[in-house]
Amino acid sequence: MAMEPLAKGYEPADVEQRWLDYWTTHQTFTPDVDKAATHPDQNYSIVIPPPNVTGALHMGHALNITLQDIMCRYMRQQGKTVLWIPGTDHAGIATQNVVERQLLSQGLKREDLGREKFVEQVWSWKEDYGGRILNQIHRLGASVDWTRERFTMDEGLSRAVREVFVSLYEQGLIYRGQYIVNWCTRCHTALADDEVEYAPAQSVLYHLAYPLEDGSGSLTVATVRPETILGDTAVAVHPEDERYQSMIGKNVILPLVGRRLPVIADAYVDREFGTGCLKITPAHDMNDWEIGQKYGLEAISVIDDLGFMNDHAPQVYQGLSVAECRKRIVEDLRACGALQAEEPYENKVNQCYRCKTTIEPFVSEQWFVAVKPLAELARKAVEDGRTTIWPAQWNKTYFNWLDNIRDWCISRQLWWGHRIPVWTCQECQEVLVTREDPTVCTCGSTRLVQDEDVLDTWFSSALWPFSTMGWPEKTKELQAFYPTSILITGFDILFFWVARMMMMGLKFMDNVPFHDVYIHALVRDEHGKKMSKSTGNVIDPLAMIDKYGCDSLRFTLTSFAAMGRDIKLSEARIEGYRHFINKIWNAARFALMHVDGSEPDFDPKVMTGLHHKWILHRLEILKKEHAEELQGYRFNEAAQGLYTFVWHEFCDWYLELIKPELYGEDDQVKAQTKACLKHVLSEVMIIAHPIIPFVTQEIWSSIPSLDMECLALRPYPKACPLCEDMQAAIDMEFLQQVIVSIRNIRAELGIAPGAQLTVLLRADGQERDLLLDHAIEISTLARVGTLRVEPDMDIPKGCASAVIKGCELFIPLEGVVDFEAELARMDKELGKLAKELEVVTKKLANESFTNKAPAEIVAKEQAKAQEFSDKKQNLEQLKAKLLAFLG
RNA sequence: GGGCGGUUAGCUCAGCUGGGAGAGCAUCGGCCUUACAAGCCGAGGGUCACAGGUUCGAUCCCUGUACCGCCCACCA
Repeated sequence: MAMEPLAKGYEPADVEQRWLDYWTTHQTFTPDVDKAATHPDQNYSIVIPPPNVTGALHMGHALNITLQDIMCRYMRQQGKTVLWIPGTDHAGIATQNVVERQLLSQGLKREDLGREKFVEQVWSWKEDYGGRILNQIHRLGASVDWTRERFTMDEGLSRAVREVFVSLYEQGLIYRGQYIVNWCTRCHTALADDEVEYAPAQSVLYHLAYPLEDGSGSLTVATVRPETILGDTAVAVHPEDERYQSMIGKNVILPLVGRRLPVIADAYVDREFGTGCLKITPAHDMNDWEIGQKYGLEAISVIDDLGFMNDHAPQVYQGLSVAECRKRIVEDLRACGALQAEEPYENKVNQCYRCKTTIEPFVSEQWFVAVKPLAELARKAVEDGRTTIWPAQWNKTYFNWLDNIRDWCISRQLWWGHRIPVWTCQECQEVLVTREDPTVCTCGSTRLVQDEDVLDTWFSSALWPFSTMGWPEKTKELQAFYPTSILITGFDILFFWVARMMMMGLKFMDNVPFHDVYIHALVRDEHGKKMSKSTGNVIDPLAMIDKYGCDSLRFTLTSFAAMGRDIKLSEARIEGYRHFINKIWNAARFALMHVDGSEPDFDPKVMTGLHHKWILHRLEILKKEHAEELQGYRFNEAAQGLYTFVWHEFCDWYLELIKPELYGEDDQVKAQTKACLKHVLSEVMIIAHPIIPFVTQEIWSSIPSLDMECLALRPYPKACPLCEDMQAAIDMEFLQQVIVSIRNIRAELGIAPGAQLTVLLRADGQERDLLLDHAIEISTLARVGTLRVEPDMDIPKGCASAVIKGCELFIPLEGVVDFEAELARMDKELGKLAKELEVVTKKLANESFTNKAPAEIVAKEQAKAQEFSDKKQNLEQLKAKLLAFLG
């Protein structure tokens, strides 16, 4: 791209679009897989957590994508061949809902279309709108390989799903069974345990008396769901509960129905709760189901799949909704005297995580994965460190979940998804589970009917790390890039997704799906509340990009991405970091006003100026630390380190220090300065690029005579041992102290900003040389008119003064200022010194400290004590002189 | 009920293996100094929640308490 002078302010919109197009047309982020296959240890790979195809980009995605992009871009700089695969998830229920709503607006239901037409309709919806979220991810600058976009219902991925299902079935790890499942009466499907949410609810706890069959009294049970008594098949008490000993083994009569129910004893019953007496309804309660299994109780379903009372309920209740029935039953129980008490009661009600409809436990035929053996693999891999979870605090949660895992219900009564590859012969009832669709049964019949259900969406996403690379084929991609390097995701899908990928990866690839798992924070609003549409506190990442630029958003998210802590985000923060992006822009603009391509190549050996040595030294440290921080996923520290270097070292000091040279007459000095400036600017652009790719690339392409147009492909700067210079750091700090002291006196004493001061510096030896060498810089940065540096001098009467280690500083004040202010300033300084000296002296007086602490620490404290006490003495003398002068 | 995390400046938070409390924003004072007023220079502000313990030394490690948040769980 053509080099033009940089615009006055950074205008992100145009810049971003230009580079996004560039990366796309050049396929910058498409790796050479053939090359990669030859050296797998030089590769780096990530699979994107596939967003729902119905999704719209939110801040969680923005954070997630930004962090992944930082790692991918950084690893490219480290010379790795990087593959980052993008894609979307077909999101069974969510997508079906969207299309059903669309149909509904035309007055149609999916049943009106029939399955085949409906699924066609969903596909067509996906073609039209399914790319939206990927376009949004694209705008974030994600350096994914767009030539490898995947979708969980792609042909290839569907093949993987089929292979896994059949294989697990053949190994007896997938089975079909009657089971009580979480049933959403609205979505009309079973849900996995973790797809159920709990919401607090104001309920009523009803106490109901069940008379004993022998007339010897009654048992009182407590329930919030009186309509389910119609399905009761037992009453349970605690085996050691004295109150009910005599009743165990007897029968009670179910009110309104008249069924005989056995009184059983089981330790599951909590004696403290309610009456200590529990009605057992195996068909409509998870726990009751287990007790029912244990005691061989009948499970009588009285509620149907739509949430209405079915024909197992007494005639009068049939066809009523659960809510209506509850009302009727309560009335009837009250009428017959069985209702003994009602009390308000706060409990939790189970809801569908998609539509918030109350979940009905429902007995039906479902498909399950026996996950115990898989869970063990998944546990072990983290235990022995084949996969590392960052931060480690999630290990416990992960283990705990795997240890208590129950079989995974994978069938869903939906139309959109991977259809279960199971056929039943209508002739001989043979069940066929095959890799290719069967046309004929072993008995010769062709009357084969496929299972109506589809698989849980998470079944296919569990295969994502290898299905996206072409499994079950043995592809070059798998060879080069599996296991992936890291998975970056939010903790909300640790169970849904991460744990299941671990299981499937270990089972089918015989290797972990990723070496590292980085669990990042949740992005909340500025008050710490979850962002949600209904609360109206959502900050739209795309709106922020439009307003402040993508780099501002990315840098903000990165700055707050401290491990294991939620991010409270507000627009003001993004706006704030835009200032930083603009600062970089302007610094570059300044630099490029002088760097014109005529300067010599940078050579650390010929750099002589202290400020050059210093900034090069700081740059070395930045390079090293920045790399370490990214390797350790300490994104916030990486961002902060960059911020401090660019703003407070490069801009505040270095650029100011080189101005006299740049505006000066010495062409040779000027040339070296430009060379160094260009070098530092270039390396900083590279280092910053993974976090803020756009502004850095734009600046990069304006730097004259660089070796590569595309910054994203430029390697990370090599370490420059020659540039490390501790002495320069120490000397520079000294100079900074001198300058700051002068500025401080100016400000505190209210000296006119325009006034050109006279400053006397008393220093000797090294310090004196240093000061003399940099007289111009000091004068410029502190606005000094006359600067004198001498080993000894008569201290003028009536001056402001400061004591720095190695130097005393005097500013004659005659006619300039009131001396009260100066005295106050000195007192403040003396107070500070006294306090610090006291702390150190006390420490050194403590024998156990001097004896036990490491010698190095003690020496440090001694040096401090010396320094403080010297300074204090010095300053006290100066104060005395000033007082004497004032009379 | 179990588990996890948090409590540091007015606000939002850093502080990685224990050794003189930091940043950004906000506040106050002064500056249009030719890269940047989206800026520059300077200043004020903290019993590091509380109580114990370990240590020469604790914001940091251990125990307990309080409050806040999250996750998991079968109290009808």
